[in-house]
Amino acid sequence: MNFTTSEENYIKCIYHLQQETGTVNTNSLAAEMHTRPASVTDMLKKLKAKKLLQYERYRGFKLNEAGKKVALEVVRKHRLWEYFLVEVLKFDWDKVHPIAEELEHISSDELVQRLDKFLGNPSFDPHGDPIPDRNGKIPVLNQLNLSEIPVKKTVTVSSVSNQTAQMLEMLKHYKIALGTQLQVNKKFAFDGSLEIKVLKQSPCIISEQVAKNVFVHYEL
Amino acid sequence: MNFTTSEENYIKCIYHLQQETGTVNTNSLAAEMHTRPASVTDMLKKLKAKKLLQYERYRGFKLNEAGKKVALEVVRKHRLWEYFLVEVLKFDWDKVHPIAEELEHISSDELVQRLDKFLGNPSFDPHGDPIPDRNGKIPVLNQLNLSEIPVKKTVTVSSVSNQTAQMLEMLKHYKIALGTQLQVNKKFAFDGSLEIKVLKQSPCIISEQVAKNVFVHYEL
DNA sequence: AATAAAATTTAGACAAATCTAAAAATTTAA
DNA sequence: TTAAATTTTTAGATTTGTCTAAATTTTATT
Repeated sequence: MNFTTSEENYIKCIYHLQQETGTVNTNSLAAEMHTRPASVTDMLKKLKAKKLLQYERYRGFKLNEAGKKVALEVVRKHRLWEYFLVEVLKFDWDKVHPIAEELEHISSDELVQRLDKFLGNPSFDPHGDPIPDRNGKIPVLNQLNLSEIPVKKTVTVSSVSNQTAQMLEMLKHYKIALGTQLQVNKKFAFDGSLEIKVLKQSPCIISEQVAKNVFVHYEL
Repeated sequence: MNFTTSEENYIKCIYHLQQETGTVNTNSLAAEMHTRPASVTDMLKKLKAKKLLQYERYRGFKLNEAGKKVALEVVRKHRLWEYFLVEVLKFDWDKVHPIAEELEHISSDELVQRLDKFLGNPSFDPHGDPIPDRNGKIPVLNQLNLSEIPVKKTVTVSSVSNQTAQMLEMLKHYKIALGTQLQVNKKFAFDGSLEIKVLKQSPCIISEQVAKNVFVHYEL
């Protein structure tokens, strides 16, 4: 089945809302889509006709399995393109969202497969969000503090708890950003400092104080 | 100014037609666009309102300078994406057109600039068609027979006159395809054979008979 | 339980892009 | 140069996605 750009955008939006709330209502979807409740009702009828929704008049609604499958394909494309834009074309990670919003609607399945392969089948996008695989399986994010991970395990930076300018300056110096892949080479018991190896960089030492503020994840 | 996908498709199509015939008429544009003459008239009104056309009722029409600029931007995007699909994602060159038809409408200028840079500012797409630069300048195609080009000049294969299965098998063996870049290392006067160096391949020898059927181009 | 408030849907309209059928302008050709 | 053929345009409809305003249903409150 084929879907319009508008349908795909609604489906994706419903998907994200129902992840948080289980069931979605017309007003919140309208707010999220920057449109009017009446427009939402119109689109819901179309999506119900295409059998993508559990939906009853005046009650809430959510995607059924078919709808979730479509949503995951769009999310997959969005995040793969974001990865491409940042890792290949060297965009700043905070500039890529609107472009990926357009690219995610390109329809070729083979394009997605080849892009995925070219990028090395990445599991997380530059914002740290998981990229569903071609079957719609979402890699589980196992978030840990950098000071706790085993040595030699390749992990991806997913969040930073201390977002002061001083901390960000430090992370920039170490070339650590959201999505950066790194390993811990050694842990020094004396002061809790770590020798880490950032992908494509030389190893360096960071203090326990820094490590405590960096959270990372890896696939199970 | 912004343009819809539909407007861009009409503009591109008018551009290609007027390259051949100087001026374009409603019926031929309708045929080329797989649509009806009445639909063409409707769109022409819009394009005239946006001051992209020289157009008078019942007379022919053509793009003015502003219209040509838009056309060249779309052509540039189309051909850069085709290059990307073939050279980076390893699509067969005969499969990329419909995908590039979608990608060419992605609007970000920065995306095009970065893509162009990433690809190494290519001058010709995988079909041998010239890629306009960011100012709309089209590289001049200087087509010559492979047997006639100076040694050590990097050239791009643009056409093959003998398209028999035997010839294509041979070219495939040598890893020569449309768009392949190569140099002639030596010319042997004895039998007219050539030692050529295909980009990323080891040098090899081809007969004068093969060379006579391969046409190449390079920028002036 | 009755009423007020909030959420949702219906009804009717509009813009973009398309279509068919018919009218108008232009070109061709007898 | 007038009639026929061709080309182009207009008129009016259709589809998709959107909107506003009003009506309806559900939920909350007194």
